[in-house]
Amino acid sequence: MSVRSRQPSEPEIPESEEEVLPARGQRKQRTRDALIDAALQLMNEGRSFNSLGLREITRVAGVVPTSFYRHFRDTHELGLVLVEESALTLRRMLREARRAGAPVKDMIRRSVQVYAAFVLANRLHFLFIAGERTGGSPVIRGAIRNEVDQFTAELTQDLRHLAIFPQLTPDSLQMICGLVVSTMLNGATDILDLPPGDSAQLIEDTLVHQLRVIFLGAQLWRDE
Amino acid sequence: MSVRSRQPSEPEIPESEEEVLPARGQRKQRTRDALIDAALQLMNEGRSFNSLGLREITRVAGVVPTSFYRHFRDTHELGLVLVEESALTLRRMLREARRAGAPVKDMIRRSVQVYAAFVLANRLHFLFIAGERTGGSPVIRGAIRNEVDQFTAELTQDLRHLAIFPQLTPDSLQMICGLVVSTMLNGATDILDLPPGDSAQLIEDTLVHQLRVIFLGAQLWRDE
DNA sequence: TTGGTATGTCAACAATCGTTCACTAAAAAT
DNA sequence: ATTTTTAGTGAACGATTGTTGACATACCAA
Repeated sequence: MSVRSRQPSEPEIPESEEEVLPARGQRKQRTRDALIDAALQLMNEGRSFNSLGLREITRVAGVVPTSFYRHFRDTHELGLVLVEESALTLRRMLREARRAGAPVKDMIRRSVQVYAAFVLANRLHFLFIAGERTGGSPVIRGAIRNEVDQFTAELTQDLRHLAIFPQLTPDSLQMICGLVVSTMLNGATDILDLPPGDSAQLIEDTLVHQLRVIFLGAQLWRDE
Repeated sequence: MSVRSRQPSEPEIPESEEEVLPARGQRKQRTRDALIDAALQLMNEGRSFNSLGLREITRVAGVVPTSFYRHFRDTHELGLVLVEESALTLRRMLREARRAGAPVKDMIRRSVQVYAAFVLANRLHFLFIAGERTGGSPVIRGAIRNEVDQFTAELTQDLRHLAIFPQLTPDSLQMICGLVVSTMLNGATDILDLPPGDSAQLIEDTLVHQLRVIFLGAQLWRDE
């Protein structure tokens, strides 16, 4: 939950395994991470980011309110950092999917399964993206839209190289990928709304069905 | 902006034209409407419903904070009323579409045009639905989901009677309608995000393209 | 006309909010 | 060894929050 990627400014020769290499300015990174985690944690309780208070966040992070300003100008800036971080998770998913290659048989079903598992494994990030993608602060919504558009573009490139829809113009392929992505993000909301123990099977089935219809239509599409 | 459908409890014989027919208990309805309008107005400024304060709403409504409790238990309850009211707008749209009949020629394009116009004409309600459908309070989100599901079911019925997809099972048709509805709601977000003067033509084109792909896939779909 | 009901107002409360300033302590740089 | 820098603390501010109770005023029914 609080495991977080460190990005040391100057990675010297690692002496040991953990917590040793860089200066102790890593303490800063730790509380910064605590603040980010606190915000995500609060949203996991069913709150929207916009309604989070600065003091509230620092309280959960276990820091005094004034410490917040050592890391972010205001909660708004924290939100933009959350966008970046969540977008990183999106790209990581795409990278892993790329590494796994394209399963020729039952590709959609497999992809949806992997996706659903990934959403659950990165619950907080998807909760933020899917939740703040609409509503909430216009600036944050815009930032998310940019990241999602970029993600869509990358997905489009991948599909283009796979040559699944050779007859589609780049624009058509892009639009279809946009449809696919928004459908997947809608599915993420549904998955995250599930009671903790429940299976996502039904949602996965729906998602598979919808995506198959889209892909069927895309295969037969002819730009006039 | 503040024109609101009155539903007088006992519409007697109207003596004059306005403000005369029913008891003066209509004053209650007016401030209640003012509160609802105030909330929508604040959300139109880019705020999410969850972040609205009770005092804030009453201030915009031009009432003292304590008056709020004469109409709603808390802001949460106001939210549920907003869901009802917005859902009414949804149904109104469907009813009008039904009355207009199904244009056989270029049906998707025409529908999208009408839809885009309807979204702009009912900006606040669509802003609420599209914005609070994800994120925000779980209860409100659940209520919206119910209304949207019901809307989807009605749309499914309509399409079934039109017999556009005679080969689809009811379940398949429902799933496809779900895909259509969420695609349309996504489009609503895009339309509402447009700068005031801009044309929605580009978004409409994208929407038409996506829906055509979906319908193309749906026509050729065969349940195994 | 009288009395009850209900809508809106006013004053006040404890709590929380975001933000400031001065200060401590420890790491980094000199 | 000394200075500088900086992450975190603590106290305090004015403002705003949700909620309460008592009060006024106008409506409705008797």
